[in-house]
Amino acid sequence: MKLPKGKRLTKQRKVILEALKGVKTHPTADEVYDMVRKSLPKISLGTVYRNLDILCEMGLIQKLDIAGRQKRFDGNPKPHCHVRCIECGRVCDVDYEPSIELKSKNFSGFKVLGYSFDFFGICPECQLALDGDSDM
Amino acid sequence: MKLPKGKRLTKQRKVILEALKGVKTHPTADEVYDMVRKSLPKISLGTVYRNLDILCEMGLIQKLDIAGRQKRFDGNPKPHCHVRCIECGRVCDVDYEPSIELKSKNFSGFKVLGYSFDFFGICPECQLALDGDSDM
DNA sequence: ATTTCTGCAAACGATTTGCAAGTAA
DNA sequence: TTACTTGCAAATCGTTTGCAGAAAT
Repeated sequence: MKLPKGKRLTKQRKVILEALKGVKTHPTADEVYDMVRKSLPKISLGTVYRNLDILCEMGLIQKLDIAGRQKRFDGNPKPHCHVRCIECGRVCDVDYEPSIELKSKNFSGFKVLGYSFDFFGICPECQLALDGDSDM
Repeated sequence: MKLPKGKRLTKQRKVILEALKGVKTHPTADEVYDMVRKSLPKISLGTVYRNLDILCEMGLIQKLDIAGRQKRFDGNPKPHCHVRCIECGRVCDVDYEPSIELKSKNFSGFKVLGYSFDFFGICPECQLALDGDSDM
């Protein structure tokens, strides 16, 4: 792994990156904290936040700009679409590639750098839970 | 204006709605607070937050699920695309209608209810400011 | 009259930060 | 050996909430 100048490869940083790469979910910072505490019980939540930001700057992971109070992190830094459960907040990858035709659109003078296209709905688990509720 | 049962039309609620309808920007709660304090100097920020949520429930406005620390509010409740400036956070409407073909896509078992499609980039003002910086 | 609503202030949850001690390079 | 990092705790930021008085129905 090549590091930017002045950045060090600490045990904490390595464990956080491996935890995120080893999972297909899109955990929040405190979920990452719980994951890495198994191997680094003394790590602090502040360190997790700091390293998640640094790994984003390094382009190894991404912070998702998706609804919900807590930010979520994705071990895959390549832009792609997600679905978010409006009940539990769970985020999953989606096999969908939007076809964007930007010609002759009014962008109010903005220099457009990219886009985010995300779906929302109810995840399988919450569908079951909601169905169960309506039976009672 | 028809109100849901148990909801009252207070002066504060009316002024907040008119402020948001009368503007093409997408202000944050505290920007709305500043706007309405001109006519209601004693209004509290808590009241602004409460009424913005209620106006959302009533379907008269919408809360934008767009990046940035603060939520933004839109006097137009109809779903539509936005551009967001990554420098200053400003949000503008975009004349763009995505063509979504959802057939045979993998949504991980989610019941999909909708989507949000937003662009990001640099607004005209921040382009000028950044150009100015690079000249110095 | 009865409920909803308001202003105020305190509480809250997520994230950031200052600092002294620890550690990678 | 020196600059970056850590753990800890306090601070900050945006938003929510409890409550007693005020206002809409």
